Amino acid sequence: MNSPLLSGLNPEQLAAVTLPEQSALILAGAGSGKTRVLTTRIAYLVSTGQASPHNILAVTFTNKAAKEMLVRLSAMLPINMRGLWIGTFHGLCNRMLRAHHREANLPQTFQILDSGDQLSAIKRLMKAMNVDDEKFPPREVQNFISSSKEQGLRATEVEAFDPYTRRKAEIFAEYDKQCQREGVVDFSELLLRCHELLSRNQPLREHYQERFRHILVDEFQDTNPLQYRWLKLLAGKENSLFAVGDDDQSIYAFRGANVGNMQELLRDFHVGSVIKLEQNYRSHGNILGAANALIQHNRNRLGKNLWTSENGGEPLRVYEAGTDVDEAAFITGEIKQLAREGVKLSEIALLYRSNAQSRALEHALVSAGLSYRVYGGLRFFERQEIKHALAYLRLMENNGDDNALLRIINFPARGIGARGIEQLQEAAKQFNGSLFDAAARAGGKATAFVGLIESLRGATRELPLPEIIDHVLQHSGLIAHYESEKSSPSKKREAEERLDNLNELINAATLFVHENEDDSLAAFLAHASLEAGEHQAGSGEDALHLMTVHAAKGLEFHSVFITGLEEGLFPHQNSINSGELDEERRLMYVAITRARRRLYLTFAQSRMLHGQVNYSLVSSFLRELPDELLRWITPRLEARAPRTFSQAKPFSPQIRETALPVSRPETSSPWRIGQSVHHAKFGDGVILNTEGRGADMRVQVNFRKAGAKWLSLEYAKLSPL
DNA sequence: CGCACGTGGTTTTTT
DNA sequence: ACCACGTGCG
Repeated sequence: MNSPLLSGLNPEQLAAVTLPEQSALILAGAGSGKTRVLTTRIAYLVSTGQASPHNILAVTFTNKAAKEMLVRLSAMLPINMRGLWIGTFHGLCNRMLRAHHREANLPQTFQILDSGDQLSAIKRLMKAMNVDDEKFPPREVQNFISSSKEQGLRATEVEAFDPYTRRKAEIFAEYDKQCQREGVVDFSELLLRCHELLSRNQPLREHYQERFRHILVDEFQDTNPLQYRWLKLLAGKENSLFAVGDDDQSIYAFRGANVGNMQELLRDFHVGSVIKLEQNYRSHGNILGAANALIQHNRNRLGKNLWTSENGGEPLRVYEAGTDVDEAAFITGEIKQLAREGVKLSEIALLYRSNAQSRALEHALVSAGLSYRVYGGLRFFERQEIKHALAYLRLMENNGDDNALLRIINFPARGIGARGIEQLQEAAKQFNGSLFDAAARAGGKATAFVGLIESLRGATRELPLPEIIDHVLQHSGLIAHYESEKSSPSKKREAEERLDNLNELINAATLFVHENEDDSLAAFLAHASLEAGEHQAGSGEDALHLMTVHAAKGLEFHSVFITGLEEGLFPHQNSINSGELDEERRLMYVAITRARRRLYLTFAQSRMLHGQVNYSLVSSFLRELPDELLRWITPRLEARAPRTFSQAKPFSPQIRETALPVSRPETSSPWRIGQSVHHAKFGDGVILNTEGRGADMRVQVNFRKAGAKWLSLEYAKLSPL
């Protein structure tokens, strides 16, 4: 076959795209054309007549990825893609559950709880059950419930051998009852419920098995056990599962993803051969060389080595800063230079391990007048005012949604306080009904609130979606509430922003109506729960990208700065403590492979963290990169703050300056905070703290391997580096 | 009922 | 340093 569809594919990509109808695992390295292979495979199946769009199910990790695939597909194929199911696991399960809500024992209007909703539902339940939230932190209970479900376990199936776990299982059971009563499902429930539906209902299962002869899965390394079981169920014995993934980019094990699914797939689906996509089209040889050298320190890899036809390239630039502030200053300087050389700001990314690190960077960028955009952080549909507006809509749609009612029954304030709410809860318990029903019978302010919801529902019954929302915003009192807050000088800005966001909600609804066939309120509410991200205003502007390494997966940039490369930060201390360095290293691997042309690696000797100055050693990951690929940019002496302690020098013991002016007398001793030291038994470390003087002096040292220790200078054999 | 102040807790994140 | 949450007061 010689179609333009297949031209330009390399032999491995071609093999993957044109595989006969059988299950397959495609091991696709970073930048190896993974998305292209997936979309071309679908286009190939359809255009050769092997399958109609109706026979295809494509699963992605994020909504964004699903959207992108759909866009690419419609560019490749002139035919209508209706009938093709593409989406995230959660989106697809939601779709099935809506279609078969009766069989799944759910109300047609069931609502989806996001993590925040879930947490408040758990808190509310625990209060009703009189559970001590000191002994059972709600967050931990939430985790317990979610991760149990993600393993495919119901409350009765959880292994609970100790009283503590047994109690959590009881809460779990009650929580599920509460959700059922209120007609809501949480994220993992979508998957579990859908899995149970398919496994219990044979005709339904066979219907979908006959339909989806081709199942394609992206980011397969990130699937959890329940998702894998769901895929297995749908695939049955006949269908082919085309899984694409990269074990080296598995960075979500911490929330239940199981890389082992890749091995299981090979066994369960009798996959004969794994196709490896190892040619990288993104980065030059030095960047790739560094990535390969790093990841080789990991055990238990499926084995894969990225290569590129473009050898060489410039070396990776390494910068050691005195402080996080210096680090940020260096970065802004380089960005300005890059911009002068014609690199667009939007082609530059600043990556960090944890969100807290963005602050120092942002500060420097603002002073430098560089526009930037922070990804992650608070999402549109998670903003307080949006959640409030949605709660009105949800309650109109489903009176049983106690979560929604509690959020808005007194917002804006209408004189229904904690006391009144308690009474409602008692009444509801009495006759085993919803808070809404209780409020309807209570009389007074509560009943007036019920009247408000009823009248909102009545007035908007025939309206198109954006007008429903507009009406609700106006008549719920939300708009008036924020308008009145504008008169308070301290809240003016905040209120204006919230009003803007509420307006943006109407825009989002308008967009939704244009993009979706099902433009009902119920569909929009599901969309709001399932697609919490993405919706960002002002994306047209040329701006830098700031994000965590996790958020950068799947993206690429001309230039990338990996910042905060310090032991304890990246790799993060928790992963060092728990011995989970491999996942952390994969994270670093993901970070490195985001860069096309230029890569900066920066770290600081001291950093302000949680209001305290921290001193750390350079990240061990930096030491794992081959020397010859790096170019150290030693900071100029005069540019450094007096409290800077070391002269940058790679790898070999660092030379300290003692001649720098110091402000306090005791810091002239070699045992100062921030000083790097060597100990015969514990190895290298940094002084965190000191105590006493002279012969009695004790110092606290943070050792790379052994962690923090107090040592007496009289006995410990410590030498400055 | 609503506001002011105090306390605790801060890896990563999508759905 | 900063934010979210909870308690106690006016």
